Amino acid sequence: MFHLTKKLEYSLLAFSYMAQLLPESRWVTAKEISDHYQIPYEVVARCLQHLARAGVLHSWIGAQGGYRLKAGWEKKSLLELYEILEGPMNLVRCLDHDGDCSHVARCTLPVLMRPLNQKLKKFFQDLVLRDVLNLKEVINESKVTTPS
Amino acid sequence: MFHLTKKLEYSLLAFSYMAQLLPESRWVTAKEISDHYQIPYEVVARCLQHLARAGVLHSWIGAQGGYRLKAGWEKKSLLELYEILEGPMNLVRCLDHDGDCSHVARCTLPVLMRPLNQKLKKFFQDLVLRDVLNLKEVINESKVTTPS
DNA sequence: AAAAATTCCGACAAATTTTGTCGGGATTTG
DNA sequence: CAAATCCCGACAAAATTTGTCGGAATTTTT
Ligand code: FES
Ligand code: FES
Repeated sequence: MFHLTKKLEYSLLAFSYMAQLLPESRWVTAKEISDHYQIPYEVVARCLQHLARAGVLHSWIGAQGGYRLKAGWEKKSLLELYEILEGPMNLVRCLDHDGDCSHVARCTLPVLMRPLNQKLKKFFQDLVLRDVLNLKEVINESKVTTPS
Repeated sequence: MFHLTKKLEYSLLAFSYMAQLLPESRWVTAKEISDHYQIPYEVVARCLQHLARAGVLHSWIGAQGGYRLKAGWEKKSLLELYEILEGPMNLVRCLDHDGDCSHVARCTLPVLMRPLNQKLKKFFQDLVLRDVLNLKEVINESKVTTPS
């Protein structure tokens, strides 16, 4: 129940990797990350795609393309990453949009869990990448240009 | 990744149920709880057994036997319940005793996650049943006696 | 003493979720 | 045009969670 999913693990590694070579400010491919950490290409690739679509990364299609961190990335919280990669964070499904919780009989959990769920989300909202990745200061990434 | 497991859900319901009829101070059977919430008997029964073994509940074998809350139960934290039912709470497996994490290649997650994991545990340690179940005050359960 | 009610326990089966793979399409570079 | 790369969804495999079963032990009731 509390293990990070691979999506989150791989994404964090990707952020860590890109943050380390930040001054370089170049486009990093999914392949490069997958090779470096020996993790499955397709999986990490999809994570990066989602993160790009959600606006946390820049992406550039084509040869010499890849991904790079987008300004403000270091202030993104684990809650945001989680919801990008996994959907809404909820302790019980009935708090979800589609409350498909089965044992509705006399279940008091939704009402009991709502405040708790709020606290949990707050907890992860306060954990931002800068702190999680333990970065001293974030070098300002240069303006995004075309690869060549 | 953040959905409560059924074990936790059923256990919380069981606590909730037993707390509600606290002044009665009688032995509650697994069957009674399973019937009341329409949840699978064997599953909730096993949870109660674990909780009893861990010292959160009293149990009494035999006809008219069952379970009852043990003094101090309301101060038990979600962390304690989690670890009784599911084992150690860890964001990544390598923080576990048997660090069987596969992608050890250059994975920086264990070192990054250790402080975070501590915070998470603290978070759940501070959530005790009294608060989670939203109890005003806990009626002192009477001394445990034999069923008859 | 036998029967009934109940906790206790582990092995297994089924269901669900997570993780990984594949086949292709679109865009850019050279 | 070919190569590199992002993009996307459908599917397969693996892992985990959830539920079921068959019993054994203990106590109460008849
Ligand atoms: S947890 Fe959703 S109805 Fe019980
Ligand atoms: S998370 Fe354990 S080695 Fe990467």
